[in-house]
Amino acid sequence: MVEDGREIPTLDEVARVAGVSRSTASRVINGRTYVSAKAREAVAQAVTSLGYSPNMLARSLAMKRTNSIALVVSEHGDRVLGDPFFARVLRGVHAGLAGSGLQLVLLMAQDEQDHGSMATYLTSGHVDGALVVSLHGEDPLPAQLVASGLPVVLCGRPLAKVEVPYVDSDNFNGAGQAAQYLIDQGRRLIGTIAGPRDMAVGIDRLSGWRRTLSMAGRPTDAIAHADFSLEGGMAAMEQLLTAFPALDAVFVASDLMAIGALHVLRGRGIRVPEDVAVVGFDDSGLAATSVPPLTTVRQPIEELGRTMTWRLLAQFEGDADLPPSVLLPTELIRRDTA
Amino acid sequence: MVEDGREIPTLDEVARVAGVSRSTASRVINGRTYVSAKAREAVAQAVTSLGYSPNMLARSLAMKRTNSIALVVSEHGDRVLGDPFFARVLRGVHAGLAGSGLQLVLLMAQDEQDHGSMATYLTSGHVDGALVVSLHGEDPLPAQLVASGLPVVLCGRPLAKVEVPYVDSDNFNGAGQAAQYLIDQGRRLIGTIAGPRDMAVGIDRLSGWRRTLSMAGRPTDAIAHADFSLEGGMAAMEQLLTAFPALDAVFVASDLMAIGALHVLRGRGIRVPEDVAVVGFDDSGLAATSVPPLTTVRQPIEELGRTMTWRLLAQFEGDADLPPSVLLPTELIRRDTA
DNA sequence: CAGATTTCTGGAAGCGCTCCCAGTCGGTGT
DNA sequence: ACACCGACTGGGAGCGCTTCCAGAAATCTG
Repeated sequence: MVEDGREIPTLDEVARVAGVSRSTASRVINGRTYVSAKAREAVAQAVTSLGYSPNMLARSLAMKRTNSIALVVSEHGDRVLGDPFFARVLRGVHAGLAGSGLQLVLLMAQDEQDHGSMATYLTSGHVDGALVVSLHGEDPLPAQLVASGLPVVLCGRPLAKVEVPYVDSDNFNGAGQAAQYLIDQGRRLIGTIAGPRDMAVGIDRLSGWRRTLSMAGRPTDAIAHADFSLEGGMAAMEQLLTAFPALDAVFVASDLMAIGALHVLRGRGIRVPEDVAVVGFDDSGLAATSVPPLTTVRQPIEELGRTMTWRLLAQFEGDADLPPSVLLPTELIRRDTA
Repeated sequence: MVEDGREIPTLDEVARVAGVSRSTASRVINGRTYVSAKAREAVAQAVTSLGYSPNMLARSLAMKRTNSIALVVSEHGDRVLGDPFFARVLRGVHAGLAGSGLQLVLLMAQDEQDHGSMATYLTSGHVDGALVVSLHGEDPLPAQLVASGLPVVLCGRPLAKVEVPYVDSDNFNGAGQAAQYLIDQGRRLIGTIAGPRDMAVGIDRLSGWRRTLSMAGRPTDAIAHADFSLEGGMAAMEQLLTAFPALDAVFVASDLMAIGALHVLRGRGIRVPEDVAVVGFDDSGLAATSVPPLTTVRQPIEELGRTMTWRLLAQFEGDADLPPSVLLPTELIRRDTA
């Protein structure tokens, strides 16, 4: 590193200039009690005249607390940075951190097997806790971190059987809401385009749909799986239409797939919602601007980030009876497709 | 904080278990020379058996180097997180950091006057350097940071007269390219929808356009300013059309504004590109998908992030003759509007 | 006014690491 | 045999801060 410019003042210098001991200087800087007004004044003076600001590193080392938390994305960074979902979570986290005095360290995998170095970084005292966004199903990272004693909160229900607190949208009941709504609208044969079988969101939304239908005595066999992509949604819709010609409603596990379904429906000259009703999930930007505007289940994504942060901070405080995990309520947004 | 689980092992313990001194243990952990094979082996053993990982805080304190840099956004976080420009810069920075062993700390203003606390954080030894994305014109932060001796690289040419290295797209020549292209296409009266007068991008793109036209002996008075918004672009287009009915080409300083202009043109029944040619700037996602697809000047945004990072790292290395700042070349992307 | 508090203060021991320095030990050269 | 040099090692002094502890000064008891 090049010439660093001026020397940066230390607590010792402040103390010397103020004519007090380092202890006393430290006390006034940290606003502690048992300091005379005179000493307080002198130190304050010295601080401003020297332009002193405490070295956080040293402070952290002494206090064993870093005042920063990590937002960990175990996926490769490039894939996730363009994702609006992630941007909204990040925004929520940022909002949740406001006023806490904590800093956010962003940690994204660089290579595919970067997990080792991430784990090392996280467990070696750099941060006080971690928020983990783990889109992938089988991620060993959360378990590792918890095992090392680092406070961790996950984004989304983990598939693995680990004791890690998480925050998630209430996918189960959200899907239920959608199904119930379709039933209430008098729909007779209600199908679903579900997500992958190996992702918690896919599983939960499917079982929510299934529960509500079967409790209403309806058949629950009109299921097609897809991968949350537009093309996947289209293919699944074709499939469903072929297998169940009488289908008059479909709950689609994501807005993007729902839009794919809409394409197929229009392509076949099937009217929405007259002939087939469509309900999506997410209420992403796409839903409001699609044609026709999509009826969908809104999940509160910013809220998710904010809640994760709150949960982690609460854990720092040592709040006794903290819910192990929290589910955020969803809301059915009525637009034109159902 | 709650019970932290197991005690985390220190270098001292490793040394004790390996039966060597702390110095020796440190040597093998840092892969330094002058260590006997036996000692090396013993320490390696101890490390794995104890699950030791060095405390970065302590290391940083001793070495006066933190191995992390900050990406600073002086704008309020909420405004910037949805911005695809920022996401792409971030992605570039992330890519640029790959393999460097440096961590990224994300710093965004929380309140409006959060600058003070950001400056404090940055100058108090938390990071080795800072990448500052300062969309606002008159931002005092860069100057403060540089004054404190922290290596800094800016994103975008600063308006203020400060000696801070920056990386920017070559807005001046990019706008020139667009203007030249329109001239070459045989356009006679070429206008521009320029950005705000108080933003460097606005100024540079305007003067690039102006330079090229005036060197070709063309008039440079068909100018309308707008604020980079869709609505602003629409209003400016109206204005231009009214003031210069003979206008047959327009260079618009951003894709979003260009799309606004397109709306207006279509609304008036003016054919694009037959009657009026339109060239945008950015090549954001919008450009390719607009109807008709927008001819535009591509600026390499990821590259911008990557270059900022490279510039900062080079500064760490103490590279002697580093360019004070670097301009990234732009490229004209021909589509259907010109 | 002696004695018990209650402020206030500085010394010193850490936090976990790096790195300089003085030293030990074998093996060369003459 | 001597000095000498290179590989190796451990002691110890920091890095800049917090915090415990014991002692000094000021204040309060009856």
